[in-house]
Amino acid sequence: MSANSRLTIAAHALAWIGLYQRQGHEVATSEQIASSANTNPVVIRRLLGELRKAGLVESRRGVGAGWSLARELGSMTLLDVYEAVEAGPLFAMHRATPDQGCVVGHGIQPAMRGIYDGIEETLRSELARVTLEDVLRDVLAVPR
Amino acid sequence: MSANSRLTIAAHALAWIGLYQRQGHEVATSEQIASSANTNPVVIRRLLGELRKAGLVESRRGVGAGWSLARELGSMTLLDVYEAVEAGPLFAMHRATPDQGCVVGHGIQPAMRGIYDGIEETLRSELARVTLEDVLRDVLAVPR
DNA sequence: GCTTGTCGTAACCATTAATGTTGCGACAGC
DNA sequence: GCTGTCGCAACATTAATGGTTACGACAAGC
Repeated sequence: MSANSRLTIAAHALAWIGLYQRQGHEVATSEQIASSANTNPVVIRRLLGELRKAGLVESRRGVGAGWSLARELGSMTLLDVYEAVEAGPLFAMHRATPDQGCVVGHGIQPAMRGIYDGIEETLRSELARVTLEDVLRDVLAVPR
Repeated sequence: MSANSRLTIAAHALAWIGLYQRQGHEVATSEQIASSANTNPVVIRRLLGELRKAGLVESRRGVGAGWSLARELGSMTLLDVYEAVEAGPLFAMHRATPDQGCVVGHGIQPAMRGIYDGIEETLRSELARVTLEDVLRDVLAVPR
């Protein structure tokens, strides 16, 4: 599967902002988060932009600008983040339409779609069981 | 998520071979399967080669060559196929190691790995619940 | 109103994975 | 030998992701 770290980086950013705010700061900058995640600030801004569209974070501009949480970490789940940053379905269908004159070619897509839908629903409910509060707790529980 | 149709195409090929054999034929050619899936025979041969390594299909060479099932469709699950054709983990970690001097950077990977492992285990058990026999039945149940 | 720091976003490049395509040797049955 | 098909290498194409640079927009503070 394509090495897709978007969910990981988004969770990292949210945990970072959450912890930083608990330490008394108002906003976190993309520069700071990028430094922690060892990537480029623009990558962080792009990701956080998608989280902002989903209502998970807010941003300020101007001097003293930066990012803050729009909700408590405990009210955000990995499913919220997943839906904000991941585009398509987990499993794709054929690129080109299969031969509709063939019984298998005709029936395979509806059949697989039904199966995949059920599996993705299970995946969603698993993601929905984990809050970002859980993530931050696990992060802080890792021994140094 | 990267549009990855390998599992779909592999299931298509297995269902096709299974049905073809039930119609009294010994082996199916990559050319026939490719025609049904609307792709290139080499793509099918590559995929079936991975399924052969996993012990799901067999191939013959020479005149009258082609592919046949190594086991009953009812004894193969989507998990068998998934493990045969999908390489890496569902969710990837950071490309570059996060800043180990930062609390979040240090703890994020162990934390996410624990969460992801649980989710992937659930995904596996869902895939294991569906046999290729189920897939073929669903395919044939689609109205024309 | 000028300066400053940060976001917002576009543009481009690099890397990687998946897929498609061609070519040709290997093999086995006739 | 001749034929049809696999096995496999090599290369091209496409798409997604991520990294980088650049620059305008914005708002706070002076």
